[in-house]
Amino acid sequence: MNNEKEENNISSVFPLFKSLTEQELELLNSRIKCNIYRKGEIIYREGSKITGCYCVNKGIIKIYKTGIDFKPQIVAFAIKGDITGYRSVLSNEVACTTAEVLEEAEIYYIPSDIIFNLIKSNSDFALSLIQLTCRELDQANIFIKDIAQKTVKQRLAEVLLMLEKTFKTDSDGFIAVNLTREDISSIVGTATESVIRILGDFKKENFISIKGKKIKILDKKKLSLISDSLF
Amino acid sequence: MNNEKEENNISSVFPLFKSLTEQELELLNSRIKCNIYRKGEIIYREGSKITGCYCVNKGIIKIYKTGIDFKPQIVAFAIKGDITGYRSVLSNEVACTTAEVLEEAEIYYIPSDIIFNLIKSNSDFALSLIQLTCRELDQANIFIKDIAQKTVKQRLAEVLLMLEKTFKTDSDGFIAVNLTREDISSIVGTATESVIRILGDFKKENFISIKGKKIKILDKKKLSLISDSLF
DNA sequence: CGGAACTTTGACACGTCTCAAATGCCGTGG
DNA sequence: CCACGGCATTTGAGACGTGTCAAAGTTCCG
Repeated sequence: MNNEKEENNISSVFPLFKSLTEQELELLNSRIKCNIYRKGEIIYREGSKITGCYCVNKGIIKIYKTGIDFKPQIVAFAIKGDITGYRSVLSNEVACTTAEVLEEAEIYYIPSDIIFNLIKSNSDFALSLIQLTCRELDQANIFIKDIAQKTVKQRLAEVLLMLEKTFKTDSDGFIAVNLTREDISSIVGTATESVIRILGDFKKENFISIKGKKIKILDKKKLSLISDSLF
Repeated sequence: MNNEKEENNISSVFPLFKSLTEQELELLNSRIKCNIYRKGEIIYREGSKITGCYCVNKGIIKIYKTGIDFKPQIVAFAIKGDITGYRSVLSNEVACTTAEVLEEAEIYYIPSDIIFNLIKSNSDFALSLIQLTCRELDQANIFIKDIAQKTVKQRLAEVLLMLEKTFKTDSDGFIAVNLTREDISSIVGTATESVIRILGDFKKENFISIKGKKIKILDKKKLSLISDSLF
């Protein structure tokens, strides 16, 4: 189970672990558990106790907070190479978000004591972890500024660009993720109907094309201009 | 300058440094610089390079991102015991926010190499730093959810409660900070006029009282109910 | 094939923003 | 000490964006 191939895999897929020594990688591998999750499954739920963190090797996870009337607010996605749940582990608090599988996922579980030990034994690892949280914090602050100051149309344009950047495109140029209109609305922070209407506008103006849930960006420049309100 | 009293001071005012050894504290003290900033002064500006981080010993700092048409979006305050600028230092990037003095401030400056060395030499310090960023990250995510889902009235109620909790009250019960209506609007993420109107509503309903810039919360319970939209 | 979930469309109401103008407040300089 | 100018606050009117509700159409999946 802890063969050479898999060891290489962990540190190559997850940049966070690239500073680990061979011994540390060995220990990590000996304690890692791999699980497959189906679409719709909950990996951990807001308010529940977390005993380790989750490294996504395959699939797509949406991470959200539950808001008014149980309306979810998506705050992040996790895909191959991303690590989630570490925040609650490190601050020893219950999970502050829910992680739900959007596309069948293969996920490594790392018990929290391993994380703490790595922080103690390897300062480069600690630094990487700090830098990771700092990056996420900046992302969050940017999002706050946007959501507070931009119109729904601007935010939707921005979200579409973000989605393409995050999930890349398939062979036909469509963004490689299946999100419901409701999902999109709970990223943008708006009503589902508003998303639908504005997507319709974008389509009419040939900024995007739509095939069912799939969206293809045709005019990245125009969407950028809209999102930055420079048009 | 580096007398015993000041050494004790640093670690007692800033919880982040409580795990430092005597030698580390001594080194820290030998490199720290203390500055006084007047109201309106900029400590660092978004987009500029940062060479160290700032520990607030006195005064009030507002931290904001610049948005559309240069409209600022306040993302945090820093008061006695808070540390700011460390994010940009750690991620080796230009400042992603601007820090501006609201009330005359006394601020310790710590060169970035000290921070990096402490992370290397003291894993408890590294862990504290990680936990600090994690807490801030969670705060940011909560704010995203609120700003996306709540009405302006709900958000303003919440912000008033936050302000009282952060800055406490003076002897007359007024929140101990001077913010312009514009400042408040750029926390809430709305127009200045909306803030004024809704503050007027709150006053009319006796949830708050107003004397110039100063605000006193009269009915914390009602404001909580409004903010949680449970009324 | 059937039912549930998702998407789309329309009408309408309401919240919020913008613009404009009046008033109030405060520090500066005469 | 007062007058002035500039900035902050307040109020009003109107336009616009966005949310809500209801209903019909569509897709998905067992």
